[in-house]
Amino acid sequence: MLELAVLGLLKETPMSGYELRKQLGVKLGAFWRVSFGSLYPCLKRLAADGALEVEESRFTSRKKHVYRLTSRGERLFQELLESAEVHDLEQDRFPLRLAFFRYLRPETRLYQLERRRGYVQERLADLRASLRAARDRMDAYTLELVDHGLDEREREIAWLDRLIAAERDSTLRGTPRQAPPASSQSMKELQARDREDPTRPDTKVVSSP
Amino acid sequence: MLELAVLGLLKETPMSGYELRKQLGVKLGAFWRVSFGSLYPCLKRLAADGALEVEESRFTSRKKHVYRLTSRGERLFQELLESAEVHDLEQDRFPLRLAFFRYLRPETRLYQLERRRGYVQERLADLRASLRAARDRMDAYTLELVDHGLDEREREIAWLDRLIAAERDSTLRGTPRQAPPASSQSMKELQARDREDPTRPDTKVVSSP
DNA sequence: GTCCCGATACATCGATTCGATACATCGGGC
DNA sequence: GCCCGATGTATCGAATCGATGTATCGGGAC
Repeated sequence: MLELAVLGLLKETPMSGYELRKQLGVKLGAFWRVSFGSLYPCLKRLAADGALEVEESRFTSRKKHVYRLTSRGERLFQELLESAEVHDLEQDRFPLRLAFFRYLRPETRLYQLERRRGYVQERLADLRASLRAARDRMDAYTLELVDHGLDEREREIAWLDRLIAAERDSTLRGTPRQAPPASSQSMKELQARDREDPTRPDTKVVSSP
Repeated sequence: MLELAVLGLLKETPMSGYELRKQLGVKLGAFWRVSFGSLYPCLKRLAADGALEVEESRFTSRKKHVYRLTSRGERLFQELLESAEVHDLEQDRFPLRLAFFRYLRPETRLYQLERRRGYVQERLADLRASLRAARDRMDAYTLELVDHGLDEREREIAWLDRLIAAERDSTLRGTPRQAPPASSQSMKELQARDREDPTRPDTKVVSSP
């Protein structure tokens, strides 16, 4: 969903297609690459739908189309962000959603994190199944691949679990119906985390300084 | 590169499009998904190029196109497998290549592993750069995302390093010019690995029950 | 000064892939 | 006997990819 990325970035700052791509590279360069071949048609589409306004900038001498989000675009952005179809959870799409997570209501965040967790779990199950079915018929490289994939997915689930726990915690704080004013560690955990290996659920926790 | 996958699977066993997709799901289901919308055109393409032969099977009562690799297809497969363009190293394409790694010459394997390592290292550098540039302007979720990505990539590099080391070792064995008959641990390491967490270079190993 | 390079900027092209869907037939269970 | 789910082939429009073309601007080389 390129549209989501475009709307999300333009929501923060109006800019040109070229600049948009650069910013996208900065924000998600390690997860996502966009080509002009998709970006420009997408901008046109969104502009035609009334989600974006174009302004021919002459501040610089060079011609330049500065795109700005309309209120319609704002609504569209929220809709897209809210939706959690199967495809939106796939490997390269989820990082994009996470990058705009702060615009979602906490309970929606929680829901999407759990959906993603379910998805990763399914892929994990795929791997386990293929191991069970054909471990001995696999060559060394395939085995390494599966093995590494297993590890990667287990780690992602552990990571998601941390996010979910923190989210749940702060959701409680956010809606203090009968919330005990107990642990206020939640969002701080998300904000000022220390760069240490997270405690993996199925791993013995050894020390905590 | 769907073609590579198709050729690689058909090299081992001739089959129909439907079955092909299933096998692909078994082998790489957790990394790759193919739709019939891409598979059937691809099969036609390859058949038109003379890389595949079609046989209308009537062994089963149901109509069925069984595709078989020709020698031309064999050559095409090797060519595709040998190439290591930038795109072939990207996130979802590399697992596919690894699945057919055994068909490559050891030195080509080594070369491709190193290219992949370089690629991942670049993505890692992207992440580190964006951290340096904007760590304080990032919201908690983006930070988590980057952080997790950092960890994931570091682990992949460690994993690749293990594969490279094993490969190098067995390459030496494979071409015993003046090879000292020392450590013969190489391919055994790849074949009969124990399911344990590999020692990560920059992480202290704490316990092993 | 001017010449060339690299960054900025917009655009399009063909090929490929995606995702959905349609439409058959077969085997087996109930 | 009838329906369900697996097996099979096929196509459609839309989205995306990757390459490429074109032009302008700023700035350093000489």
